[in-house]
Amino acid sequence: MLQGTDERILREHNLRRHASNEHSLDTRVMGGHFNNTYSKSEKSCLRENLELENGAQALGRADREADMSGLASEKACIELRNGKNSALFDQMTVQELQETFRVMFGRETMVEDKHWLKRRLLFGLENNSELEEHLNLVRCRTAFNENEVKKAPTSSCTQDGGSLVEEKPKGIVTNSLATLSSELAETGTSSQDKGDEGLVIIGKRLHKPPRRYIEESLEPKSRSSSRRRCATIQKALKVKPLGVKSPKQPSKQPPKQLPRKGNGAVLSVHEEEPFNGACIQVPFGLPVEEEQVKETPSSLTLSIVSCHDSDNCPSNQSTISNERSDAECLSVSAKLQENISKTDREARTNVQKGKRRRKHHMPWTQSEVLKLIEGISHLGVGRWSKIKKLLFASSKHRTSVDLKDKWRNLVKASCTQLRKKRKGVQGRKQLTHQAPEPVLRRVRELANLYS
DNA sequence: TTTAGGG
DNA sequence: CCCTAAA
Repeated sequence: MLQGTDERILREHNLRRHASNEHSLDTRVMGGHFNNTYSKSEKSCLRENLELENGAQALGRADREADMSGLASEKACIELRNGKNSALFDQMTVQELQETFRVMFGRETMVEDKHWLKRRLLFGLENNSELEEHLNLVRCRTAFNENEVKKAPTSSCTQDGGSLVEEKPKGIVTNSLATLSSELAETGTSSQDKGDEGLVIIGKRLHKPPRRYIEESLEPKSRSSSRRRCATIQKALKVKPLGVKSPKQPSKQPPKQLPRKGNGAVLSVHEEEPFNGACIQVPFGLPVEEEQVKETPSSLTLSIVSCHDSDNCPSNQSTISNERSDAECLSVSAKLQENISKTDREARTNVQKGKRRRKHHMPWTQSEVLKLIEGISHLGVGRWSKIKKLLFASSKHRTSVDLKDKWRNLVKASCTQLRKKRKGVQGRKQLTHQAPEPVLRRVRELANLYS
């Protein structure tokens, strides 16, 4: 086998040289040398050197690999080797077997059943090549120990193993052969796709899927956001993998991609702009949600407390204490209105497709109003950004402009209320969650103060 | 970017 | 709330 391989390699080598058209003559001469004059190990060495000279080492390997993977004798070779290895395993001690197991599978095993170990190792051997070197070492040792040098040369496949041990001192040869054999075993592995052994899976996972993984993880987003807006999530799940699926590795990628796709689809759905005709009702991916996320997780039933606290606590600067009870009283209604406003927003989403919609409609809660007033009383009217930073840092949906607008509305409301009071008109008490009297009074004070 | 003011 | 001009 090795001889055949060598010759093939040499032929190939010559071809390559021919192709390069530079050293063809001199190669032929060398080729002759190879077959006649040099021992195998020397051949290997020379070959390696030659390739190094040419700077075609990598290319050569690849070629060899490709070449060998096509050989029908490959499998036979492996089987032969396995048969021999089986015998070898029989000779090995449990500890040696365990050590071999560790090398092969990358983990320790406590199993002391020789039979089991042997089976595992043989199985793994079909798929693994790294072990070859280790095995050769063991083999060598065994041979030395028991003075049975017979076994090594019997199988043609093991010759490289033998030479490996023999010529360890010569670095290049060792390397090249090791690589060669491992490459060989690798090609064998990939061609016979045994799916259920951890080793194989690990090998593939480490190498192929990631690339795919990355590519796919990037693609579906853009695609789904552009086209498949109206697809249901299930559709997205079903259709896409079929579309992108590549014939290679049929068994491995779908399980990975499915959940991936699912996520991608879901995500993209959420990230899409809601007003381009989505069939899925899309909640706003807006600041509002962030606030909701903060409030809801604890519990909805705690709405009174949580609503209030979530307004005030995040910004620890809140110094409002006097009118807190009022705030708590109103927080329930505020909560209700938040819900209403949510449906309101969704309605807008569907209705105002073309227009620029409102970012949100978050009614001001009592506590927010109080915070605003507090801030104004401290910092003065017009320092909206400052107030925002100090007291509304946690509520992303309130911009400094919002504060300003709210203040303006408050002032307006306070004036209106004052007028009505003077006129003695009490009507329309509960039109909206009108700010309570003390609040409006304070607003007036501040408005007068800073006007 | 922030503020002020109209819509 | 949105939009925009002005600073």
